[in-house]
Amino acid sequence: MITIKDIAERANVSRTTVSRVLNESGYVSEDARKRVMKVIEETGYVPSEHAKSLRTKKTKVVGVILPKISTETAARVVNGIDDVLAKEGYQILLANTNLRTKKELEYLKLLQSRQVDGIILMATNLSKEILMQIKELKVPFVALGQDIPDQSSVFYDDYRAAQEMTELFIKEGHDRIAFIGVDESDRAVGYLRKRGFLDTLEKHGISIEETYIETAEFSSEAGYEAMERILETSEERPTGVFAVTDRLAIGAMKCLKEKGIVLPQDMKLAGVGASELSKYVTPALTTIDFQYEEAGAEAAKLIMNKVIHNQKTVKKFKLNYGIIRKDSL
Amino acid sequence: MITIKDIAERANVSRTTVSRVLNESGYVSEDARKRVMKVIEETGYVPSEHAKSLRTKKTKVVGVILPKISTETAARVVNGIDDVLAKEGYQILLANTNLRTKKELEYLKLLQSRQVDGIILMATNLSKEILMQIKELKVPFVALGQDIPDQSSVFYDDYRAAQEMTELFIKEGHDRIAFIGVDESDRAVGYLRKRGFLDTLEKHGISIEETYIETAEFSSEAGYEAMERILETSEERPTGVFAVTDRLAIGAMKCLKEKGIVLPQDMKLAGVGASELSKYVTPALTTIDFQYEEAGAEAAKLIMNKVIHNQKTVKKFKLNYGIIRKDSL
DNA sequence: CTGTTAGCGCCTTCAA
DNA sequence: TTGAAGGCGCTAACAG
Repeated sequence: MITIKDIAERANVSRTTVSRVLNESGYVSEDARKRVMKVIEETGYVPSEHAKSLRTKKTKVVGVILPKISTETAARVVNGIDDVLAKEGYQILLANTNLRTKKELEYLKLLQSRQVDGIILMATNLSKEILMQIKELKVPFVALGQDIPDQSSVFYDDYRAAQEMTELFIKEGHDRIAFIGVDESDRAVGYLRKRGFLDTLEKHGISIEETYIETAEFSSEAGYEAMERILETSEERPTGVFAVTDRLAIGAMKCLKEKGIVLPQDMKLAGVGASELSKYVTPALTTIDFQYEEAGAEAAKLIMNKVIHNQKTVKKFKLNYGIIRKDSL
Repeated sequence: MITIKDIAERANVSRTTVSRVLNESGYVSEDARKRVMKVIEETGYVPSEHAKSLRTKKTKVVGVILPKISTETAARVVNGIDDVLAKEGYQILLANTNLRTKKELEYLKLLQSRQVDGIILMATNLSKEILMQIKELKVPFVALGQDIPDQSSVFYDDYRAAQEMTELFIKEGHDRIAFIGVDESDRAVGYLRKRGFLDTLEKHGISIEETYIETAEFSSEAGYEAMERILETSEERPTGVFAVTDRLAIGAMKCLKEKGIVLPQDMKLAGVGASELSKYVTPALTTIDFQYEEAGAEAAKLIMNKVIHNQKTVKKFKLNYGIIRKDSL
C-alpha cells in the first residue's frame, strides 16, 4: 500500500507538506505543491481515511439504522437522507435490522465503534433498553418516525392524520368504518393512528364495532387476510375501510375485488403513505402523504447541524402531511 | 474517549492482555479475563474500528455503488446484498450516484480511501474511464447488472429474456409490436433488451416499424409520453407494447387507459422487473422476474469469497429469469 | 514556506 | 500466561 510517506519521499518533501497540499491547509509553495500533485497522480495514491479519522476523530460517515431496506418508505427516507448528506460530503453506513429489534441495540454499538459522526434511527418499537442505550450515546443522534423523549426527533403527525382521514369518511356519510392497523408496540403507526381513528369515531358518537377492528403485519398479504376476517366476522358489512399503510390497503383491495365487492361504489378505502402503488391501482387509492424524502432530509439536516455546527439542543420536527384524494374514497 | 489503555489501567493488566480478551486470541488467565470484562462492562468501552483497521487492513465494510436508492430494483438488490453480508458481520457503505455517472468515479476513489474490503457496483453506463478505474482497483470488486469484461460480474440474461418475451407476443399472434426502451448507453437494459426484441422480430420476418420504437428515461411519466408518441406517430396502431421496465409499462398503461384503449382486449402490454406494482395494477402486468434479491445475494457471496477466502479468479454469474404471465398479455 | 516530532488506538511480534 | 515496544498512516503543534 502506498502511503503519504512514499509520496513525500518521491516528491522530495516532508509528509507534512504532502498533508498540507492534500488538505489545502497552511502554506505550500507552488513548486512543492506541483511536485506533490504530480507524484500523487502518477501513483494513484489515495489517503487512508482510517488513519485520518484516528487523528481527527471525524469520519464523514453517518450511520442509518432502519427496520427494512426493501420497503418504499425506507428507500424514500434513505434517499432524502442521502441527498442532504452527500452535499456535505458525508456517506451513509447502512444498518438494516430486518425487523429484529435486538439488532437495533447491536447496531447502535457497532456504529459507535465505527466512530460514525452521527446516527439516524428509523425507529419502530421503542423498548426501555433501546431508550437507555440512546440516552448513553455519545454520538449525535436523531430519531426518525417516532418522537423519542429528550432526543431530537423527526416524526409524522400520525394522530392528526388518522383523525383527518377518519373525519373524511364520516363527512362522506359513513358510520360503519373498518380499521386495519398494526401492533401497538409501534407507537406511531400502531398506536397513534389507531387512537386518531377511534377518538374521532367517539367524538362523533359513532359506536365502535369490535369486528371492524383488525390488526395485521406490514404486508399486503396480511392486509388481505385482515380484510377477509372483517368481512367474515361482521354482522353488517362496513361501508369503508381505513388501513394504516398503503400496502395493507392494497391487500384489502385485492380481497374486496375477489369477493366481488366493487370499489368505490360498494366500499370506500383509504391508506397511508402515498406510495407509488397507491397511484396506479384501480381505483386509485386515497391516502396520506407523509413526504418521506423530506423526513429523511430533515433528519439529515438535524444531524448535520449537530455534527458540523456542534449544535447541542434537542429539536423536534413534526412534519406536515397531506391527504391525497383519489377515487377510492 | 475511553480507550484500550484506560481499560488496561483499570483492570491492572497491559493493553496487550485487554486486546487478547477482546479478540479471544492467545492465552489469558480466567482471572485477568474477568477483571477486564468487568471494567469493559462498567465503562461501556467500545473498541475503535479505525485503529483496528489501521493495523489489520480490514474494515468489515463493503461499499455499494448504486444509481438510485429509491427504486424498487435497487432496494431489493441492496436487501439481497445485506442479507449475505450481515451474516458475515459485514456492513454496507452506501454510495448513491443519483444517476450521475461522474459520481461513480468519485465514489470508486472514496470507497478505496475508506479502505472498504470490497466494492459492489450496480453498473449502468460503462464509460471507458470507469472501466479503467475498475481495472486499477486494488480492492475486490464485483459488478452487478452488467457483465464487465475481466471482472467478476452478476448479471441478468437481458438479451434472452427480451427475446422470449417477444416470442410470446408473436406466439399470441401479434406482429405489430411497439417497444419502449431506454438509452443504449445502458448496455443491459438499453442495448441488450432492444437487440433481443429486434432480433426476434427479424427472425420471424416481421418488419420493424420505426414509429413503434421509442426511447424514454426511467420513469412512468416517460413511459406515458413514449406511449403517446407511439400512438400519435403510427399509421396503424400496434396491438402490443413491450416496455423494458415495469415502470415504463405502467406509464404506458396509464396513457392507454386515458385514451380509452382497453387492456388487454385492445392492446397487450408487458414489462420487465416483476415489481410490486406489476401485481396490483389492473390488468396485472405480464413481466419478467429477474429476482433482484438473489442477484444482490450472489454478488455479495462473490465479494465475500474474495474478501474472506482471498479468491482471485474472475467469476461470471448469469442469473435465471422467469416470465410471469398475468392478464396484460 | 517547510520539516521535526509526537501521538491518535490498536494489534503483533518478541521476550520474559 | 503476560508485557514492552514498535508501528499502521495520518495530522497538528512547534520550530525553524
